[in-house]
Amino acid sequence: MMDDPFQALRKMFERYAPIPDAEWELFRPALRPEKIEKGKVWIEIGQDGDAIAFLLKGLMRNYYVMADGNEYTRAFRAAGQFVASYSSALSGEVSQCAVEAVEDCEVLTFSYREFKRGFARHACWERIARVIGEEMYIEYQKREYELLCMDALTRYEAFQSRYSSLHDRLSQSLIASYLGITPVSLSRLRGKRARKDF
Amino acid sequence: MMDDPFQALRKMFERYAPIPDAEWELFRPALRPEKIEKGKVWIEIGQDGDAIAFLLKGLMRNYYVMADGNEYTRAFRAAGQFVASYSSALSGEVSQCAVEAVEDCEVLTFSYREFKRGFARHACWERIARVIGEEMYIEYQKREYELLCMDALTRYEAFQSRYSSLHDRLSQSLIASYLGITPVSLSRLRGKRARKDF
DNA sequence: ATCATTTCTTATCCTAGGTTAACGAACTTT
DNA sequence: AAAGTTCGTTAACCTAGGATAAGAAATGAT
Repeated sequence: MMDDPFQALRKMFERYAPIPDAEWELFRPALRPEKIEKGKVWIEIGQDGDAIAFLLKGLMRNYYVMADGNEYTRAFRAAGQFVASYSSALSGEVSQCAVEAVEDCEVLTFSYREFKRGFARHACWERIARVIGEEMYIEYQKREYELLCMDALTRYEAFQSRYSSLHDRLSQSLIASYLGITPVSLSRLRGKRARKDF
Repeated sequence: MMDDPFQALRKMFERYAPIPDAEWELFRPALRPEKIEKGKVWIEIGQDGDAIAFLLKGLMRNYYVMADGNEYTRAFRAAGQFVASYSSALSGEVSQCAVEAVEDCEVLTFSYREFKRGFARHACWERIARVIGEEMYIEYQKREYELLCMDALTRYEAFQSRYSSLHDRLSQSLIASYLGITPVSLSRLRGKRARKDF
């Protein structure tokens, strides 16, 4: 039962506040298990971004697509984390960023509109939403710091420590798109550092 | 009474959830009016960042200081907004960023630790904290987008539309520190654009 | 008004990173 | 095994923006 996906999500939520069984039973039907295959764009730019996914397996990313086709990755998400166009879910506006599966994924999805209904019923839901929001804020503030204050090489090193377990699951062009540089440039950085290291 | 500072703050909070009078009376003693003079560092790097200020008058900024003395501004805040080292207040860790007064300021300060006590008493407080957190998240996500995807000139234009009213109250080196470039470089951008606009 | 201080501009030179292209290594597909 | 793919590397060249320094403009102090 430890690997019942519904239980995994409940456990995740309950890191922030206990959920009474009655409340859980009310929320549970809102959950939909889904498989998302590698390469599939789960949330498209300009579409509704109300859906939130809890990742059970696989790897996903949030990214922007520029007019010239260039992509910039906001974040990677692995099993045990939430995936969403969070700003879009919060604001109700269409999504500015896309979300796609980097590997074959299994997720549990639900609607944030649906989730918010709980706020009026029981305090646990608002508590959970608040703390998750705060954690996301802290995460993106670190990211903002990196982008504002660090050069590409330092950002790469920060990436390696933050996402150390993901490093080998990602292609260099994906890593480059996260760092805000080109794959060519990342390759150069790697070469430069390898030469320095000995 | 419209310009009673306490009322101004209450009104601000009540944009998110109504606060019963009894709750307000419990919270009010936590508020401390303060004057912060221009140039004064209100929150220092490495110090406790639990304090939150509601700006009644003046202008403040959040910023990072690099080892070489270089500064990068995260955000500017004007009257009617909250000022804090928000991540630090949320996490309880010491502040990574400094906060200073860009102009002479009048504020109403309170402790986030104190504020959080309300969560256990009445749902309005958690609602307020959640929505303010969400708004901050959305703001910083826009900022992250700008830093990740835009070049300096485009960021400058974005700055001008976002902070149009503040543009003339800020020195160029402060604006440059917000854009993540040097004052010299900003001057060059301005010159270049002026020549284009003729 | 004068001198001093800070702030902005402009010029020169330099470095990080973008662009393009050519090449090699590791896969698929047949 | 051969011929495409896709990816990472390397090199040549280019551009945005950093560093430094020297003027010009604005602001303040006496």
